[in-house]
Amino acid sequence: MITVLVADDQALVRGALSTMLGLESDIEVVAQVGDGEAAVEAAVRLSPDVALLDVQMPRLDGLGAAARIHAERPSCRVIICTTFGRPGYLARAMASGAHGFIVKDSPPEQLADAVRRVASGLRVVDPVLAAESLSFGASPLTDREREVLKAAAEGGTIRDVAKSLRLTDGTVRNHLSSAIGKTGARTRAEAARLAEERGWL
Amino acid sequence: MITVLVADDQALVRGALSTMLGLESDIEVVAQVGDGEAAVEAAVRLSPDVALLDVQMPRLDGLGAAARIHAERPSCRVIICTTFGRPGYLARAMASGAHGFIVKDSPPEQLADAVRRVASGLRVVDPVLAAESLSFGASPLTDREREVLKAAAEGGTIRDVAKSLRLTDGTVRNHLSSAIGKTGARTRAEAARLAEERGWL
DNA sequence: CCGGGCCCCTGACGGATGTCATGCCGGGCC
DNA sequence: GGCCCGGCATGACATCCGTCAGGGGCCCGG
Repeated sequence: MITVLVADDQALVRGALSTMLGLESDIEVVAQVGDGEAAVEAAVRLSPDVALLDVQMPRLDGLGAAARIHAERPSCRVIICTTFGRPGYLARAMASGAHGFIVKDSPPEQLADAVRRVASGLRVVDPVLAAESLSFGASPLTDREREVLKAAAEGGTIRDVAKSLRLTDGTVRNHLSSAIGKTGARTRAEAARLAEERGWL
Repeated sequence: MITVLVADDQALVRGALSTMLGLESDIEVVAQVGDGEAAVEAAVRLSPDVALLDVQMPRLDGLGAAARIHAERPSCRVIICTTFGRPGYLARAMASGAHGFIVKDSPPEQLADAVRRVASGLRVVDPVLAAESLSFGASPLTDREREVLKAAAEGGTIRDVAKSLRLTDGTVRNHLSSAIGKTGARTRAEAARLAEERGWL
């Protein structure tokens, strides 16, 4: 019997996935949680065979939770399951010690299958995404550029960003200019959108 | 026996919701589709009692599909089920003839319940969302302003927007300025974000 | 028919933004 | 130590943007 922890912030989806997995004769869902902190806590306490984590969750996201679970309960294998196939997510998930990565677009049968494969030690990765990930490569953005771009994505003015990061007006403009160049965009809004799509934020 | 059509673009979620609904003794899922056009076609052909539609779908979104189903198969009651509780969505859904509106955050039991209530002629609306919807009110944006703002949300320059809508530079700036004023924002990026959050796009 | 709302355009102004050149500092690396 | 890279900053310059004050055209309701 494979024990599974399901973490997703949307109660309806969380329940539906759990129900579906529970119907499999060799799988048992031992916990359902709605955020990353709770996922880590439950993984440590219950030590399930597999943790199925959504990326978008309150308090601590799936990527961060994967890293902490990997560190505190290495026996628990992690599958990241997300809505968006951002290439950058895949890279970060793997770097966090995840064993599987699937998108919510996949056929339903694939989920139980992925759980079984991962439980047996194999790695499961969406092939389309893997290719995209390689084609885009790692983020060319520097740490500071990422921070600045993230802050600018809110839509505020340069001065707002500068104030929130304790930087000078001009410095923010420099970082943004650099980020715009690296993403191939022409405005900071477009740069933010592109970086987001590629999972660079 | 209540017959249900499930439409959601994410195969995994679609399958999971269908499985969960199918476990109810008085509910039968008669079709699963992945986009709005297919939903309309299936609703007309199979004439289910209830259609459960996600908002975000390719080709035709859930709101548009609701309107067409309501027009072509008035006997089929529609529930809009969405990830985001945008106040504007609720208003548009109701205007499209939907009978129910729930967010994917709701507890799982509520789904089957909503299906039964709607099938029996009642209306089901998330109370939190209803309040928000009333507090924000209808979109103050004019048709053109909405178009311009939507185009500007891509992140391009003013000239890009002007070109794509066959307008003058200055006209676009005027519309944007007006939209910025009405949303209470300070840049077009922020205006786009706020309008999006409120379901005004 | 006249007012008012929306759409489209023009022109101008001040401030915001993107780019570039340049400099200083600190950390890793040969 | 010398070197390169990244972060931070300054200053200057050419645009771009947001705002305002107009004006003309259209359609609808009073």
